[in-house]
Order: sequence, then C-alpha cells, then structure tokens
Amino acid sequence: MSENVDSILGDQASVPAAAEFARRCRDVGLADTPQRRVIFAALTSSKDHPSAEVLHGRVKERLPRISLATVYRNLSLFVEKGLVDGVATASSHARFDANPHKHHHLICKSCASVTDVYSAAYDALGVDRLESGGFEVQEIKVTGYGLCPRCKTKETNDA
Amino acid sequence: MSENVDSILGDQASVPAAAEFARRCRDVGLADTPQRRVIFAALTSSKDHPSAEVLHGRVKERLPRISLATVYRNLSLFVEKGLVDGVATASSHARFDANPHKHHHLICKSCASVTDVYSAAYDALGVDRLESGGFEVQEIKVTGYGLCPRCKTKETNDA
DNA sequence: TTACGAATGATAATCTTTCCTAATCCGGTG
DNA sequence: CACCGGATTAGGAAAGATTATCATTCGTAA
Repeated sequence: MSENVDSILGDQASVPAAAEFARRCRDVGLADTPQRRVIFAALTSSKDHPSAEVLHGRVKERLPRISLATVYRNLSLFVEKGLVDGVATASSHARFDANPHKHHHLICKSCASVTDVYSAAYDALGVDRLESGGFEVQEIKVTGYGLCPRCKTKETNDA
Repeated sequence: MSENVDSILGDQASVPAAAEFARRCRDVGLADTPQRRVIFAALTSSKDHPSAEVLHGRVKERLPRISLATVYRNLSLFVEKGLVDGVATASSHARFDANPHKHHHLICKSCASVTDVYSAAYDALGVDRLESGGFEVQEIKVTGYGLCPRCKTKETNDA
C-alpha cells in the first residue's frame, strides 16, 4: 500500500482531513482503511455527483488494485452511516404504484416497505421554494425514511 | 392473445377500466397493447408497491409468455408519462456527494445531472408533517425533477 | 505482538437495461 | 367492416450494473 492516499485533497489539507476521517469512522463503528480514505477523499473533492463506477475510475488512479465491489460496498456503507449522501436517479430497484392522487412515500429503513402518505403542508410549498440557479422544477417528491410500525416494535424488543 | 386481460380488475370494473386505460394511452402517445393493459391492471389492483420482478410474476398468470424486459420497459414508460408513480428504494444507479450540510437535490429529466439545493422553507416543515399511521420518520429528502439551465435552453431551441 | 473480527479483492450470481428482428397497433381506405 | 402501410412494440438474447460469496489479508484493542 504505497500510494499517497491523502494527496487527492492537496497536501496542506491532507493531514487534518485524514485524522478527521479516522475520527468519523470510529464514531460510526467503521475501520479506517486506506481504501475508505481514498474513496471518501475522492468524493469530497468531486464537485459533480459521481456514480460508483465513475468514482471507482478516479480512485483507481491512487489505488490501482482497488476492486469495484469495494467502492460499491463502501459507498453504500457511508450512506447508511450518514457520512455521505446518495441520490437514486434512475429507476433501478424501483417499486411502483398506480395511486392517481398526489402523494409521497415513506420507506422503512429496516424492511424496505413503502407506504403512501399525503401532506397538504408539503404540497403547499410548491415548486418555486426549491428552484435555484435557473433550474426549472416541474415536480417535487418528498420521501421520508424511518421505521414502519411493525419494525419499530421489533427494534424496541430487540434492544 | 387469448387471455382474459381485464378479469384482474374484476368483471364489473373491467370494461370501463379498459376503455379508460386506452384513452389515457392515447393522451400520452402510447399504443394500447394487451401487455400494457395487463401490467397496468395488475399494478392498479396491487395494494403493496411491487417491484418490476414481482409484478412480472403477477402479470405472467394472465400472459404467460410476457417478457420481463417488457415489464421493465413499460413501467419505465408509464412513470415517464405520469401514468404510474415510481420510488427508488435501493442504491442502484445512485449518485453520491459528501456535502456535509443539510441539502436536497434537483435532478434533470433530460441529462440526469444532479444539483444540490438548500431550502429553509422545506426544512422548516420537519418530520412530523409527514408522519402517519405509526410510521417513525427519521429523515426527509426532497427531490425536484425538471430541467437544468443547460437543457432548458436546448429544449427551447429544439422546439 | 497476538488474536479476533472486519474488510478487501476476485468472481459468480443477480438484477436491469439495451439492441435487434418479427409481430402488432393505428389511422385511413375501399 | 376487412384491409394496407408506416410507426410502434414485444420477445429474446446479450450487455451492463449491482450485489453476494468466500478465502485471504488487514486493522484494532488488549
């Protein structure tokens, strides 16, 4: 493991950033590995929103032997632990409904079930409260993540 | 094509529903095919939010020869045309950022680019305006879909 | 430094999308 | 109401993307 892991962030920032990352890993119960340092650093220095594959390409410049699976695995872990933010753009692994009324969704983090919800308060805000920088917003989706009633009681009993 | 396409919805409802579906297809420029009728009917009669694969299983009871690709293709078309609603539950085809500030996303329907946005108005509403039926909401994501500045000017020129 | 649990890399399995060709749908005609 | 022609669609297979598995290596705390 001889690559200079930190230089992605630039040499001044690298040492504090590495220490900060190590601390955040410890906080959420993840080991501080070179691969994770590089993945996180590459994402931090990305201005776009790269996909796992694109990020893998960037990371490989520093760690040529890193596996694509490692990138997928850790991005997903980072999202789960709240270290990074993920957006699903395409329809993959999607779930569908034909409910014709305007509604939003609640997704259970534990069992992945989906529930329809209605919220006049959110609908009232509308599109223009989210527009910025010339982006024309046509539709807004609000999604809540948490625990469905069934999983909530289950978690309580486990603890 | 001898299967009884409409009976999924029950015999009383079937005839009006079929005509209604044909009309909606015409409105959005899609041909009215047996496969689409069955897919849509199966989704309409589903109380859960089935995935493409699950729905394919249900549809196959009526059209045993229907291809999984057809189900994926048409669900995606239905979402695009607004006939049904889709939710991305897993991380597939996801895009990532390490922006540590609370933010939401704008997704361009044309080029799929992702932009960060901040909205005090939406953040102010908070979690409880979306809770219902005992679901414990821990986090809310607001996503806007539309046209980014670059694609907006492009569309204008095309038309 | 050691020992144990966790993470990586490689590959296989799974899921989703795309491509290509033959069949089907739709509007206008006879 | 059956038929024709152009455009759209379905099926099947192949490509692409994501996830799971497993032996080996690594990180961490004592």
